Amino acid sequence: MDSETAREQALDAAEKLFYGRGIQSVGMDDIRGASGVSLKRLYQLFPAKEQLVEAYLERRDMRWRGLLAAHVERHADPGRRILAVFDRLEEWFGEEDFRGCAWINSYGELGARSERVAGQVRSHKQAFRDYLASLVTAAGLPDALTGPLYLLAEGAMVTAGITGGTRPAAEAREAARSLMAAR
Amino acid sequence: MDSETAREQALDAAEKLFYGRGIQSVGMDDIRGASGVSLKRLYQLFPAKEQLVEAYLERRDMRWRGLLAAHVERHADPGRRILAVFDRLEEWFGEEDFRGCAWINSYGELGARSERVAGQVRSHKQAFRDYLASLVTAAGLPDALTGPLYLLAEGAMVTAGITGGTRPAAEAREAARSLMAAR
DNA sequence: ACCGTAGGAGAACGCTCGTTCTCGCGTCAA
DNA sequence: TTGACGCGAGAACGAGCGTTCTCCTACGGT
Repeated sequence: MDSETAREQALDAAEKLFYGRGIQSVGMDDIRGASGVSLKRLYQLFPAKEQLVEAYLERRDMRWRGLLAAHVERHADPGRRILAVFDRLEEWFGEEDFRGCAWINSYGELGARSERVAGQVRSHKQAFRDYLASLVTAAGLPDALTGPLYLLAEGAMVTAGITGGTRPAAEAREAARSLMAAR
Repeated sequence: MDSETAREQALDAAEKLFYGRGIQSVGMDDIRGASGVSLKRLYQLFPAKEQLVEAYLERRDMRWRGLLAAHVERHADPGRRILAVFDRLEEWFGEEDFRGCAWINSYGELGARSERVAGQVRSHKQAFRDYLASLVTAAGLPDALTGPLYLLAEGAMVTAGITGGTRPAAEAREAARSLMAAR
């Protein structure tokens, strides 16, 4: 097995376990068992657990934002594109293994102790907010709408994580529609 | 020192440390050091760490909801009372040691492993949502407004926790005002 | 004064887990 | 063929921590 595939398999296992059970309750040995990558190899690829955690969050950030953008780009109408963000949340919340927002959860777990993880969470959220802002601008809506839309999305993520179900996404989308109409 | 004060001091220390540094990174010995309550006493009062955690969340839930209600009750106008919820959030976010919502953080840390903690978080959030619903009803506004207002509040909490600052509360309040006016 | 008990300080125990080490095997260059 | 090397399996090491135990002191009732 070459290094590249070992790295991918390690990250696949790490993502599944870290996201599903939390970071601190998953040991390096669990990753080894789930990935088939030996401990020696794991430590060659990621010199410490913290670096595996960072790589997990970074790769997931790329994919998450990519999937969001892909969903939005199916629509041409600028106003519809904003609502498509909430459609994407709804789809995400409905996934079999959905367990809340990985970054919000990681922040609760490690934000107080790992400045690097905290920084990654802030970057991810800032990027999401910036993306929303670009959609608002493209729709010719006032900048001031970005904050409320962002808060609705975050509220939906945290609520769906805690209570389960896709309803928070639908509620957020209707509220977003209402706010957009009010201007 | 009698049992009642020992219990209060233990809970005071637990709250300060659990909230400030996360639950898993605080050991029972840290609680002993910060509270002056011996390990023997601690284990008489709380047979296991998990029970101390539960007591911490429960006592904080009582106080948090009490402070919110006190803030809301300063106002007579039913519509103003809804906005006062966001005023309270703003005040909270501005506190020196604010580090996000204790329940959201705890859920990220322990929600996947402790069903009891997860249940306490769900209860707390449900109680908050119910309270908002009662304010919406009292103001003669449609029930459908409760969900969006709740999501705005949750989004503000999670965002203030991650990025710091009181701005999310102000943004949420303005969005709430706009949603209330749209009906 | 004397004993029984409660409580404090802190050592001790057992387990988990991040990280490293040992050993043995297969591979490939010379 | 041989020897150096890479790698996997898993033992080993060391730290942290939840929980319990030991020992000693103080005090209250007789």
